[in-house]
Amino acid sequence: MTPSAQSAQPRRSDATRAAILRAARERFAADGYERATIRAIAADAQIDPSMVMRYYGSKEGLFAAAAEFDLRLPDLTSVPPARLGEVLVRHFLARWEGDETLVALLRAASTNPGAAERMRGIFADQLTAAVAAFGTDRALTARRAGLVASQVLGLAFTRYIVRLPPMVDTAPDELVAWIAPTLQRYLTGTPPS
Amino acid sequence: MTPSAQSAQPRRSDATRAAILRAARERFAADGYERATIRAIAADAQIDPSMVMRYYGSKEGLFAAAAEFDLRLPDLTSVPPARLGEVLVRHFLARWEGDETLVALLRAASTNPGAAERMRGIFADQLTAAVAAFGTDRALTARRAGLVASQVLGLAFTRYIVRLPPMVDTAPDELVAWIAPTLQRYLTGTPPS
DNA sequence: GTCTATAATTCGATAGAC
DNA sequence: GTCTATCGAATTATAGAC
Repeated sequence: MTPSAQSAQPRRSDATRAAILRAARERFAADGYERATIRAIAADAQIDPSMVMRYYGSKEGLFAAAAEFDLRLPDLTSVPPARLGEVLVRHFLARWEGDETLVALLRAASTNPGAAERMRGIFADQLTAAVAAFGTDRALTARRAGLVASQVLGLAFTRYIVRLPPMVDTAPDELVAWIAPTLQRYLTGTPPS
Repeated sequence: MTPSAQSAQPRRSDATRAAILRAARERFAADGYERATIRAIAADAQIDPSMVMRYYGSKEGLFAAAAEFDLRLPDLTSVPPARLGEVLVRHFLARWEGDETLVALLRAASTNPGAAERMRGIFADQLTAAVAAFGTDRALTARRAGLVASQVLGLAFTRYIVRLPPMVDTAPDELVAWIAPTLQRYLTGTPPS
């Protein structure tokens, strides 16, 4: 039995794979899907471009691996009901700032159908599931989640992609103070007639 | 004097130019900047690709001409103060639905720096100017405009780009009812301490 | 004004030596 | 596992005939 004969082959080339993924996320986040080239990603990771193909099969396969993402939403039932909006904005802001994967996904979703599909899945599944914790009307739950997504993605789009000066310059805490009531109403507000 | 010797040369080739711009807007809106090729645009407009270059110089020049846009914001001082949010959402929704130029700009802004710059200009100039009609604090005015942009662009991004099902399926009137209070607060609400 | 032909790049992907 | 060499396709852009 080899020293590393465990279940899922802990190869020593895992470091290379990780370096590729890190470089890929950076490039996809900075340039979008089309402009991010396998050659450039390989150069950033200081490996040969053909290794990227060997490990991930194709550019789409690489993106799929690099864009794996979990929103890590907290259990909303354990949050004081009046602070739902605040907790959610703060969580999303921290998630956007701390992991460029979401920016890569956001930028790629604009032009790449597969990335858009992945984005739909993340928000339809993870966010809708979190919102479904309170409220039984499925259509209404989906609508609430969609509205929350519209504000959260708009925040990300204006702050990280288009970089509108007022949205870039404003401190996170002040953004939270402005936007929290919006999410609070989308989550718990009375639906319009 | 030729029959059409007026001020700004009303050439008969203007029809061709218009057809090119229309096809360009469609392609840029559907595919984004990189995937929209001059060849495909020319094919849509049923002309030779070289004519596009002759008329607009380069792909960037074509995009710059096709992405010319005016939000046509109404004078907000003549709107009942309590209905500001509603008027604004409704106006934006109609503007998005009726003119694919904004979708083209939105999609291209994700990957093309020039398009992002144009987007910044449109929202920083036109929207900020409209918001400046009430309120004298310039920093606060810019922030209000940025927040409005974040929600409006998020609405467009989720509805027209990512196409989140709940945002696509919901009728415009209901979207207005949900989102109007958000814009109302961003425009007229008391700033957080 | 319109079109053909092609230059000059660049990219994703493959084949195969070592 | 890693790298060299290269294919084949697609792109923007240009030159020049008609």
